[in-house]
Amino acid sequence: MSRPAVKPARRADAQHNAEKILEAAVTCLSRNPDASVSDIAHAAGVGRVTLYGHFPSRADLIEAALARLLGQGDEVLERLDLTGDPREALRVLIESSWLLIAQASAVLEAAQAVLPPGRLHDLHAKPEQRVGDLIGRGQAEGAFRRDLPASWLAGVMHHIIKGAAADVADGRLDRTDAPRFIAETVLGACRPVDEERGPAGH
Amino acid sequence: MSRPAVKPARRADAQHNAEKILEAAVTCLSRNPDASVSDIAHAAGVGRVTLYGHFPSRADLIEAALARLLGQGDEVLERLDLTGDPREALRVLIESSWLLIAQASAVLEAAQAVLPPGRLHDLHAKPEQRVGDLIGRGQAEGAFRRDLPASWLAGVMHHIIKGAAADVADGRLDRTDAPRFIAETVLGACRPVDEERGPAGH
DNA sequence: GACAAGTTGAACAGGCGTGTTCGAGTTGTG
DNA sequence: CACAACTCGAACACGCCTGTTCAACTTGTC
Repeated sequence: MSRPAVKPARRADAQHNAEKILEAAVTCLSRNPDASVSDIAHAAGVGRVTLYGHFPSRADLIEAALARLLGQGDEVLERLDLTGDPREALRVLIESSWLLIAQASAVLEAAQAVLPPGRLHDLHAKPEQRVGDLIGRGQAEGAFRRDLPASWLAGVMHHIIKGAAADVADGRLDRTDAPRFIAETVLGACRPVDEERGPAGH
Repeated sequence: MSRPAVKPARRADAQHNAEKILEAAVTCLSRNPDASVSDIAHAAGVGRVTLYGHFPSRADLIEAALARLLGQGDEVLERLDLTGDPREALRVLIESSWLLIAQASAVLEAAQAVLPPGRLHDLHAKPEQRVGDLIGRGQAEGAFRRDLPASWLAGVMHHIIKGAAADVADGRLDRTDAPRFIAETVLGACRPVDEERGPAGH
């Protein structure tokens, strides 16, 4: 290999700016999925033209931000041990990545408006799968209720996380309370129901 | 009273069109909170100018649509008997008005962008109160868990309903399954936790 | 049937967001 | 130091949305 890699020799400064822009995009789009390019550039402390220098279009920027976020999420989930008690595993999962999930959901919503649906599915299929698998295992082991599909329960978790993040953003919920509330509620929703609640358990 | 009422003698035709517009606004804004006036007018089978003839501005239209929706909701809740077992009452409430709540939430989201925050609170304070009271009573009677605030549980219900509506709209959930899934999940989330799960019940 | 009420499309002005170009200035890097 | 990489603001064209006016047309109502 004469060339060790495709190295356009990007200046360190530029690299740093690109990072700042992506971070700003995540925070802005989390607050408002319709945030304009000007907003994001301003939040990143960067001129609008500079932003376009790094990302050809708003759609590309959103896709990059989403990919970065999902990458981080996958990384976090990767080093988590989800093989123990499903209840405990789900609690750990929620408490360690609820914020990431909330941000990803928000950016995903923004992406939905500008990216082809197929492209979206490809990006967040992997992390989605991980959650689905965990809940499915919990059902199989009897730790979670079986009268509702795992996909529905996974969706419920997402909706609650998203809602909690919105509550935090609007000041209706304390940020430090959020993870406990979410985990407690989701686990409650997944708990099995004892149909026969008479004195004689089978 | 010489004049029986302030009767501008609106033509029956116009009245009917105004209704069509409001209905179209609800369906359009439910699908996309950023729906344009053109979209709504077209969905109502009406010219854009006609719409402006009925509602001075987009904001007024949204406010009218929201008010109509909340009025319907309040009406439904009014004739419901919510005094019995809180669990049963909550199930009845959900199954009879989940769609209305979902639509109202969507329109409310649209309204959030164009209406002053105070005006919003006034409009949906009453129905909100009803749900909060029911959950609070359930907690007091020991039917619902007390380790989470009633306002949080009410919010969770909203988030799940909203999410379920989105799932239905996107084809991820069968419309006929929705009410059962929602009620079952919300009731599960509200169920009290038995901290001491040893063999010796109290 | 006659008249007013209502509807309609075309066309306009103003605002906002997206991408693009340009020229000048700044700063990292060899 | 010197050059290329990078940044920046101004300004432009384009498209979409809002709200308004106007002149013709249709339709309800008395």
